[in-house]
Amino acid sequence: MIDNKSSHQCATCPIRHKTEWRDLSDPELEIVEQAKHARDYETGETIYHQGDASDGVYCIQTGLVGARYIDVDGNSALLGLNEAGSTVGYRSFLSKQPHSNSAEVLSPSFICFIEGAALTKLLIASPQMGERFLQHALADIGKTEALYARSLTGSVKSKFLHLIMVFYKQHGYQDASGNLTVQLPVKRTDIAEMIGAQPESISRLVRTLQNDGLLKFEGRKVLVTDMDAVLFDAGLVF
Amino acid sequence: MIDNKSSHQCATCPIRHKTEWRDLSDPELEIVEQAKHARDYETGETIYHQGDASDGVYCIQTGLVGARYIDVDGNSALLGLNEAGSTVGYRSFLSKQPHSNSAEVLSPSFICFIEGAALTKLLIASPQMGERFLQHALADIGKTEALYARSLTGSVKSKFLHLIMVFYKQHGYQDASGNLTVQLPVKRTDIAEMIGAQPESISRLVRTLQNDGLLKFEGRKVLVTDMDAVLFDAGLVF
DNA sequence: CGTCTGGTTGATCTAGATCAACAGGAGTGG
DNA sequence: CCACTCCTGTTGATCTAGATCAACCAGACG
Repeated sequence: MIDNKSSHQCATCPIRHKTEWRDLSDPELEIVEQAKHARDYETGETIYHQGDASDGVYCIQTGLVGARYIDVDGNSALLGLNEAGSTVGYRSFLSKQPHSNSAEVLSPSFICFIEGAALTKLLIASPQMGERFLQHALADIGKTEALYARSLTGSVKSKFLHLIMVFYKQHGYQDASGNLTVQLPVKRTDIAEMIGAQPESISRLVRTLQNDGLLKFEGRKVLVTDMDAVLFDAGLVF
Repeated sequence: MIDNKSSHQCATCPIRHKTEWRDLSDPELEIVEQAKHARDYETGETIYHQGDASDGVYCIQTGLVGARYIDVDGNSALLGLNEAGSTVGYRSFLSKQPHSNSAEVLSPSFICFIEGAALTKLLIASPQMGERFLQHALADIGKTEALYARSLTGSVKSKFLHLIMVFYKQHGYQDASGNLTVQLPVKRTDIAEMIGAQPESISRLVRTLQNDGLLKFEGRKVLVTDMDAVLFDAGLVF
């Protein structure tokens, strides 16, 4: 593990205000600093594997990390994405259970590992940090539950459109000509794995959505040409 | 709300050792006692509705409670079941968000409501109780995530068999003639809603499973006639 | 009794999976 | 620079799990 902690300091970390460490005091932060191992990850690397024991948590500085679950038959599902500012692997650490899924780097990332021993110390010292983790867990249940409900009742079309709207809420913008635009953060096959479909189905769906005038696809860029119809078909409005 | 607290005391509650209040001191328990409103619920009653604000938590003494989610199109999904000893509604209370699903009584139940104000007090006084809630939340993420992954990749058959094995693990027994037996805790339509299928599909599936000699159905009673095949088709072994 | 609820069955339809081929980069290596 | 392969995505032909629509049945129950 390449440790380049010298170049990155928690105290000056630009995304610290989004993290679980946001309300630590300076001396407490120094504990994190000492227990921190930062390094670059390339696309395709796995941070930890399903079934592994946890020995700390990972704080994403930049990049994109996916949670992938593989069942006994080898079926793979992409359960969610985590971006800069998000802490991953906290659940196994706090529950002392093996990781229930793998954390896979989906785009070049810079990630800090924080040793478990330091966390244990801080959890005692800082109730606010514990509260942050609790709130993180509660939010994660909500997200997963909503996805689960949708997966039980929704069609591939509605799940796909919903996913696009999630991306849109996070990263949507208006381009030079005023079009509502999103950049899809992951490749088509990963999108398929996020909604429990085959890549071929996504391909065909993309074509019909384009023919029906809801969206326009240019590689990973998506123009929303009929927002009302998209929201309706995504099951977001009645 | 019929309050019959006199008949039930937390101090002597037989399922307290399973609950979040298990390691409260006597004076702390008295705070729960004072803030407690217990009553009987009939099948079909709703304890709280999706979208409602939370004002406390519900501790199930006896009976069965389902978490039901209904989307904007009116599609209903049954996200999970909670039995005696389980606390429901804690998530909304802790996150101060509206309930994301409804709690529906699925069989005659006796349930204690505990006022939020008391909980807030206790969370400050008893870090152990906070830890219990944290662990509860972490366990719930794990369960929901596993269900979500399965719903993305599995067939109706595998989800149905898996659900039966879950029931079997909780309540399975050997009957007089030594058959592996489970009692399904909910009706067919609810099973359908738990796996995202139509009741008709379950009906047909039941017949083929019986023909194939995996299971035998007698109303809500299920005899497991070929455990290996069931485990395999449920995706629980390779 | 009639009415309701929960469950079954049949006929048909369709969304989406599966199998198979192919095409356009992007690297890589000679 | 070309040839090669890998990777991602697309398209076509076909198949099937499961939905949908509709009728029906048995027990519970006021």
